[in-house]
Amino acid sequence: MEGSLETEEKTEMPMADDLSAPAFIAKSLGFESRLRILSVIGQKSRSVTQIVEELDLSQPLVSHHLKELRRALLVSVKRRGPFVYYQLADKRILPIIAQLSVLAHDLLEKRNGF
Amino acid sequence: MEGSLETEEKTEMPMADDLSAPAFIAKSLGFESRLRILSVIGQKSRSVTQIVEELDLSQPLVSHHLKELRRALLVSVKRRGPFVYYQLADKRILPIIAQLSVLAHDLLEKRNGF
DNA sequence: CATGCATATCAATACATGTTTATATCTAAA
DNA sequence: TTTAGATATAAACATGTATTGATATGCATG
Repeated sequence: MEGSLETEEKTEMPMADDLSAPAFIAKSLGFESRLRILSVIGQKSRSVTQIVEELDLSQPLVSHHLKELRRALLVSVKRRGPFVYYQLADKRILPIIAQLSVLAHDLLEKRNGF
Repeated sequence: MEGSLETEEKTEMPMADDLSAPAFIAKSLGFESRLRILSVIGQKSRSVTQIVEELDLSQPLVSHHLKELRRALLVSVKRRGPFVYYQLADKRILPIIAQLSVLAHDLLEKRNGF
């Protein structure tokens, strides 16, 4: 038995690959603020206020972005006193973002005739 | 000469500066249809109609997604007769998507207590 | 140049979601 | 239990954009 969700298809599509999950993650990465948040908490966990101060965004806005990143399972939370610390749920997101950065840089370079 | 397409473990973030470009790319990746388009043309270039038939989406919708992927510099175009063939502008996007897929799978697995 | 096919664009709609402002909830401590 | 700070949520608003349907543009062929 396959231990995943209830996706049981018997079509003959060569790529029965379900790309909805990676699409959801990519969508949650599609904002500079969120990439910066991930970059900030990538080194060590930070409280919401620390993130707010570092990124110069409003506190509700940071909370909202954190909520979305949590929905995408990219960050995890632990409470310590009155503070809520956010950290990466999986460090592998960092090299992925780094590769996106390199690729973006190269694509722009190529377009501008480097 | 230094084409390392491998998955790195430790990445000294070369990105902390401007994350708007990778965010833009991530945003353009944030739809299952587009990931499927990239997956389809990743092997060899395809015409719009071929993509339409393979994905079962309307032709204007596919054209729209292709336009967005072109805006993100992820695909390139070449005309041959009445056909317009789309291909990946850079193959490196494929392993990035693959890593996103693996990560998404693992995150879901972990959340469900595997 | 007229016809048919391939693709792109346009107008309209619907929906998702980012952002702000205000307020609520939670926690620790006095 | 009251107070103050930290964080989350709600309501309102704005914006972006995916999707559809209709139509236009481009290209080959007869």
